[in-house]
Amino acid sequence: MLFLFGNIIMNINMLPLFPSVLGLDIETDGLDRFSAQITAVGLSDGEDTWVLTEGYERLISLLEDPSVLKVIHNADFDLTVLCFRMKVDHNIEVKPQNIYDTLLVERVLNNGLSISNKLEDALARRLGILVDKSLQESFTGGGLSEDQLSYIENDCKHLIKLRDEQMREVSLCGMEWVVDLENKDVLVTLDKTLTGIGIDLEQFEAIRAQIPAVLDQILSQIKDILGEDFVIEVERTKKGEKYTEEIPVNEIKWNAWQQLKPALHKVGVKVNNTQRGTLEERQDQHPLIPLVLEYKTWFKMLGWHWDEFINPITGRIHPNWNQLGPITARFSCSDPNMQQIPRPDGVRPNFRSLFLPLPGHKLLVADWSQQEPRILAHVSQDEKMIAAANSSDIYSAFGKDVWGEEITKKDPRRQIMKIGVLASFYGVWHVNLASRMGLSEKEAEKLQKKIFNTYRKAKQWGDYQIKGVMQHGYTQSVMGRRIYFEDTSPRMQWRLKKESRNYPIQTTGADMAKLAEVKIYDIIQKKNYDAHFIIGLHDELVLSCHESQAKDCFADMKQAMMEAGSEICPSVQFPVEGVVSDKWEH
DNA sequence: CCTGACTCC
DNA sequence: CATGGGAGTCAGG
Repeated sequence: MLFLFGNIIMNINMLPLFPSVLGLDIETDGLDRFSAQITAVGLSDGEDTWVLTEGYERLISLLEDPSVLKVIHNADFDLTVLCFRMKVDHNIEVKPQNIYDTLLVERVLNNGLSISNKLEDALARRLGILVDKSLQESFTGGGLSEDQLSYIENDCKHLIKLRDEQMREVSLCGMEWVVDLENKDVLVTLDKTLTGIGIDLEQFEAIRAQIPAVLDQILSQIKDILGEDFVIEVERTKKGEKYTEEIPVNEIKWNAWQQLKPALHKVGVKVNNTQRGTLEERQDQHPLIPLVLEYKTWFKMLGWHWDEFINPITGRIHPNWNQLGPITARFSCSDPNMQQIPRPDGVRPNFRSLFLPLPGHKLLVADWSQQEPRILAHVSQDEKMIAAANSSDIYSAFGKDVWGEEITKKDPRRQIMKIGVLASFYGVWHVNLASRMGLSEKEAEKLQKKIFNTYRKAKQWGDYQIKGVMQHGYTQSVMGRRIYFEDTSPRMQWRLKKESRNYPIQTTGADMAKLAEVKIYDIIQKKNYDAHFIIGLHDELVLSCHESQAKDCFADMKQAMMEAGSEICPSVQFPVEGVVSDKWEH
């Protein structure tokens, strides 16, 4: 046996009464959380290490014990595998409690810095421990070699000390609240992952089936306009040699900018890019343009294949939620990305309505109204903007402040405020704002000045942000979550100016969403609701709840979101809107 | 494997 | 000097 760092004990019966803190790490035969099998679980109190190679259900009481802190590096992986195996192999629903994730904390501490947060690098950096990665072997075989045992020990033995070192820095940075929030939110992320999302497969296939006919119809209209003999010349390179290829009209791929650009050029429309906005501005210049826009829209839908993500065991989609994806600490999502499912627009089929709650459940959908401008009002402490944020309609109030007249909800100037105010404070150039607001460049410039004059203190706040970054090297959320800037050299100043205004707002929004999630999760446990998290969309939360409890749970959910808002930004109210429905709408 | 374009907030 | 920020996915080349 190896006694490098203490005893490795194979017999679970020798595990004493659980200490108050344990490092935990699992080894699997694969990296896909929903098909991986567990080959070993390591537990360590920092001295001795226990290794299990079977009977993992004996860990359930430990995982669920709120008095034992489980320290895990990337808890999402370990907990998802453990919980999913328990559910599938033993039909037991495990609800882990009291988790500390050293990876999340490492990310919080190094946010914005190009530092590796991998366990081996964190151990080397914080504890001076060099782990011999040559010990890493595949865990697909039967028994465990001594090298493998030593490897498992390495991965869990130092977790407690690593946490101690991390917490020292956390306390120096005043980020206890943020770290606590992230560690609590691990359980919400786990809930989202394990619950997954249902999809109406029949309906999805029905929608897909109608797309080719729509595309064919558009293509024939294009051919009618351009004529059978229309040809484009496309520059190509083959083995370093340039040559021109002729593509006839019925072989042109209209979704490819490399072909669309020369085609537009040939009919006399010159564009720098083939983006939707660019083409929309020139709709009238040639009848080809609206057809191409329609073609792009429908062709894009062919690439959406969410059905391929359905888990064969659960029949549901289990996306990958990244709790610290963006630098601003929002969630990101992949495989598939549930945060980019198109909103219904009356033109495309309603893709959101394909996604379903659990059987017998309703979807609870709620979001904060105008979250970001309200946060801006709070962080800038601009009295006028705070008053607007606390009025019944923030954009009408903006209009009244700027133009000195009552603005109704139907007044077109309300829409201008909706587009213009936040964008202006984030640093959008008036020229780029003009078309979006439906104004000339001069009008936009005048309006922007008027906005800045109306909310002087907010403007000052924006102008001051870059100075703070230059002084401290970081910006932060209201709750003290930091975003570091490594490069503050002169060539970065322009970028810094924009980021230093945007980041504090966005990252405060992320704090708010995570706080609300944790509050709602606690209520669900306390009131024993049959409810689960499904989706987090930055300022929108989606839950699945049994229909018998949906109304009550929804009321609690909205209340928790409102409270989270005013706890973080006390000078502003945060109204929440939403619906209880069979479909994902709102 | 990168870029442009498109989807979301 | 260039001219809001943050993501992921797809097709083309």
